[in-house]
Amino acid sequence: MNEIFKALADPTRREILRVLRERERSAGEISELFPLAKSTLSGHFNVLKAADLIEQDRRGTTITYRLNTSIFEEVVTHLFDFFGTQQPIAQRKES
Amino acid sequence: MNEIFKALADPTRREILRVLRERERSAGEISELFPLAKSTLSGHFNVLKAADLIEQDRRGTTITYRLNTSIFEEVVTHLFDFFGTQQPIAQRKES
DNA sequence: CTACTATTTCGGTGTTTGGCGAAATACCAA
DNA sequence: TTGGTATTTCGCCAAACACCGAAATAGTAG
Repeated sequence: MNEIFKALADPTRREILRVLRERERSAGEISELFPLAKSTLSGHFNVLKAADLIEQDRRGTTITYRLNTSIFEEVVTHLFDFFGTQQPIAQRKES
Repeated sequence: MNEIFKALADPTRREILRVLRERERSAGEISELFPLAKSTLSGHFNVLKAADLIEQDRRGTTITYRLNTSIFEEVVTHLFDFFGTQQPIAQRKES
């Protein structure tokens, strides 16, 4: 859980998650979207992977990353631990 | 929003939030629950305040901190931006 | 095997962060 | 005013972090 929050603390990593939300992408595709060295992004991928926020999938020399949505439940659950709202939460419109 | 995630990234700060969830407490009371210098905790309070996660209230020389639950909605909303689940979230039991 | 492409790992640098104790501030009471 | 208590701010240090370019790895094709 600590690793998840650590991973979410960096704006670049949150942006990577946002980008992967649309569709899965290769490391190279992602790198075109950021003004950062590929090695820097690779480091971010490692952090996100360690937090189990993304999964990877190799095809040939290309590595594709995709969001692990199942972890989402876990984060929300822990947020409840902090805030413990009694009020109904989030009458949310579908996104 | 960045400040919120940064604030949540540290385990001590998350524990402070958990402790404040039960009831509001003074800086001194909180300091008794942690093996850290008061000055260190004061720094954490500042981070949590900057993120608008806690509010403070002075009575005499004693400062009381309390959780700002309204920020919770905001965090959940942004989590949806990352994970964009369509499923209903969290049919949660009251805690 | 070599050559090429995609990506990661390594070694380094500058900045940020979490910790401390000491000094400063804020308040109340005498 | 002085004294006492509660808390914060100030310097400092060490560890962690984000970043880079260069070198290494992993795979495919010839």
